Amino acid sequence: MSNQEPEITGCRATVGDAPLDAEQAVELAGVFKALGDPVRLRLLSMIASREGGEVCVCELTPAFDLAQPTISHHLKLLRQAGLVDCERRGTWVYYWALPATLERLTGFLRASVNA
Amino acid sequence: MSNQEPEITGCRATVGDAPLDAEQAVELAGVFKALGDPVRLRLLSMIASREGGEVCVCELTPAFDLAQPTISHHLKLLRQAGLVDCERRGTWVYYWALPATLERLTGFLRASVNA
DNA sequence: CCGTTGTATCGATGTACGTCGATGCAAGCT
DNA sequence: AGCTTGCATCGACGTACATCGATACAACGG
Repeated sequence: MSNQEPEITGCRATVGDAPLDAEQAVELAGVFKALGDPVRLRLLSMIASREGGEVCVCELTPAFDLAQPTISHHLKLLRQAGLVDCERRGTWVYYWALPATLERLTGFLRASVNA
Repeated sequence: MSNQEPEITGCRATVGDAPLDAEQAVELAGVFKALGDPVRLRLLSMIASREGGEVCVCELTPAFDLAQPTISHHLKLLRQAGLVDCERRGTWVYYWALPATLERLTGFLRASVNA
C-alpha cells in the first residue's frame, strides 16, 4: 500500500521552453506510459471524477470485462507512477488520485501549446 | 509524409468531470503511449521548444546515442499519434509540433487537478 | 475457528515494442 | 550517369507488457 517508486524530482519541465534533459525525460515518460493504456486511463478517470475523491476497488473491478488480477495489476502501475494512492479500511481498499503528478504532466504539456 | 492515423473525434474528455468511455480511452491512451518513451518525449520537446517551430531531422538524430533508424522510428510514432507532422524540403526533412493534440491531453488532465 | 469474500501476488503465455544492421529511395553534386 | 548524403522502411532479435488462472493474504461472519 501507499506510494512506491517515483518521488519525482520536483521541477517544472515543459515541452515548449527548453528541451528536456535525459533524466527528466525518463521520469516523465514513466508517468505518460502509465497513462498509455485504455484500462488505466479509464481507471484513473473513474477515480479522479468521483465526488469525495475515493473509490472502492470493489466498484472498479466489475466495470471492466477483465479478470480481477488484471485490474489489480493496472492499479498497481498507477500507484507506482504516483498517479493514485490507496488505503485499506476494513474489508475494502479505497483509491484516490494524486493531483501533484497530474499537474506535472500538464505543466510539461502546456508550454508547447504556445510554442 | 503528413499525418497518418488518428483524426481524434473532437471532444473534450477530462479526468475529473466524468469517467471516460471505452472508445475515448483508446484514442487518448494511444497519444499518451506515444509520450511514454524518454526518447520520444525528448524529441517532442526538442521540436516544440524550437523557435520558428521547425527542426531538421539532421539536428535531431545526432542528439541521441541511438542509430538513425531508431530515431526515424520514434518520429514515425509521434507522427502517427498526431503529435507532430513533417515535410521534406530539398535534401532535408523538417518536423513541427501539432498543438491541437497536446491541447486535448491537457484538457483531459486539467480537470482532475481540481477534482 | 472455519468458511467466505475482497484484494494482491505469482507464474505462465502471447503479443507489442525498442533497437539495430541492411537496404531502399530521394535529392544534390561533380 | 555515377557518387554521396539524408532519411525512411524492412526484417530480426531481445525485452517488456497485458492478460489470465491459481494461489496467498486480510478481514469479517457464522
